[in-house]
Amino acid sequence: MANWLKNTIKNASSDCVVFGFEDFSLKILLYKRGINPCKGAWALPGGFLKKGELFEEAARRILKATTGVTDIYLEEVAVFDQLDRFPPWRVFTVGYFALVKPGKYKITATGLDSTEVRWFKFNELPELAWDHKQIVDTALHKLRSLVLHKPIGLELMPNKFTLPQLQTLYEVVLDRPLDRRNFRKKMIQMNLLKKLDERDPNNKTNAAYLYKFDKRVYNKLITKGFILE
Amino acid sequence: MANWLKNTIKNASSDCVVFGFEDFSLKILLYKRGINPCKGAWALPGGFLKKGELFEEAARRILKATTGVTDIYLEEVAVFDQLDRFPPWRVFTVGYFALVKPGKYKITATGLDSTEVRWFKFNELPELAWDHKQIVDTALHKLRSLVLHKPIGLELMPNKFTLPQLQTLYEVVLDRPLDRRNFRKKMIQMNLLKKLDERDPNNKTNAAYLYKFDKRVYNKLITKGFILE
DNA sequence: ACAAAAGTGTTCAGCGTACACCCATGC
DNA sequence: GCATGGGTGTACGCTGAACACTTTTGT
Repeated sequence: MANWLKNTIKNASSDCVVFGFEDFSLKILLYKRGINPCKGAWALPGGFLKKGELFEEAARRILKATTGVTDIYLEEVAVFDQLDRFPPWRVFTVGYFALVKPGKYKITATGLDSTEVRWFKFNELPELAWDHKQIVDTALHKLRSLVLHKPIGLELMPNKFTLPQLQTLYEVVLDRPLDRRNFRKKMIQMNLLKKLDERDPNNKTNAAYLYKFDKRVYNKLITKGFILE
Repeated sequence: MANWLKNTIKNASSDCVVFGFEDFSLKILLYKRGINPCKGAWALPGGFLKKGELFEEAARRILKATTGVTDIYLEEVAVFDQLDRFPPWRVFTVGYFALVKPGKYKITATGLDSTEVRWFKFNELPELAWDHKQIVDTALHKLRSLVLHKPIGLELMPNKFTLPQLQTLYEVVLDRPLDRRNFRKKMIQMNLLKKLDERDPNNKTNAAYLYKFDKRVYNKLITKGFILE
């Protein structure tokens, strides 16, 4: 412990709510703690800041260690600083939410004292350590309001995807069904998508067309925003 | 200095961007530092956390000291943690933005080592200490996006106000003119306002009617949000 | 009577919303 | 041939946007 503390700021940490989209559901990355405190409990990937490291840098370091992804979408959620959130002593944490693309990452446990790292459906989470449930809830809330005003699929979908897939993402995040035709119309009229000549090879019956995001438009909408309904 | 540190967390602070609306302009509260570091420079009201104090509590303590207001609208803006932001040593700060109502506050310098506290027009700010300009810019950005989705006048306008006054607030925040008739229509059809039988006693020619906010509707719109244009 | 500010109503276009049918494929 | 999922177009209503004239009062 003494050695561990040497290069560490012991009252400041970053925690990441990592969202991924797989098997038609929205998932969150958790790890099982291998050491005390809270050994055996599931927790968000996170950790103390090193000296000379920014909160966001710490978050990226942790994400690289857990997912292997270096260029990742990251946004600050909020500060969490309840006095008793980390009982051994007082620690402020900055919560981030991150979006990662399936296929682009591979989960490891490098850099975390952990016995296991895996995805959970966002609505079937286990009990979480400390105040991590609260961080997840805040991040989910932010994701839901984000999705209505900015495009988000680029960070979560594979490079080529079908419109029904994208719609499912939106339905899962918003937790309600959307009208197929209106969803298509909206996406297409924003010029957000480029239709490819390929079709979904996975699907059996009537294969859906694949699309890519038009990154130019995508980035413009990220800064400018839009209104989905 | 030794005594000052005893009850203080020396690497964590809160800083407040206090917005007020007066003389038809949006203003920000600054104080002139009375001691080093940065003696003589203008800065945002802020300070180190005391032990056992939350970031938001520190912000409220500082606001009470500077404005005398206890129930104040306060929202987290972001964490600012550049390594060199506070040259003597490393300090993270949580930026807040606050909205206060003219007439409800009185400026003091209690609790700040200051020679002067006063309002500046938001677009005529002096040079600011440290990274406070960046905090102001981020807060302004947040205010501008807030105003499009939530009602904000309640915290900034006097209890009774005219529609042209409210419109001016919106125009100043958004930095562009709005159509008088459409603005009225929008505000009225949201049931946000209660028309009074009084007229603006200050105005000379054709006095405008005074309004109050319907707090029930106001609070509902705060949580539910709306879309201004 | 003229200038300054406040109040009011209408028209148009675009978009969000609801909704039904045909097509392709695998079993 | 039937079930499953994908693709497409239309009609209506609301609301955001543009816009001009009248009323009041102080000078």
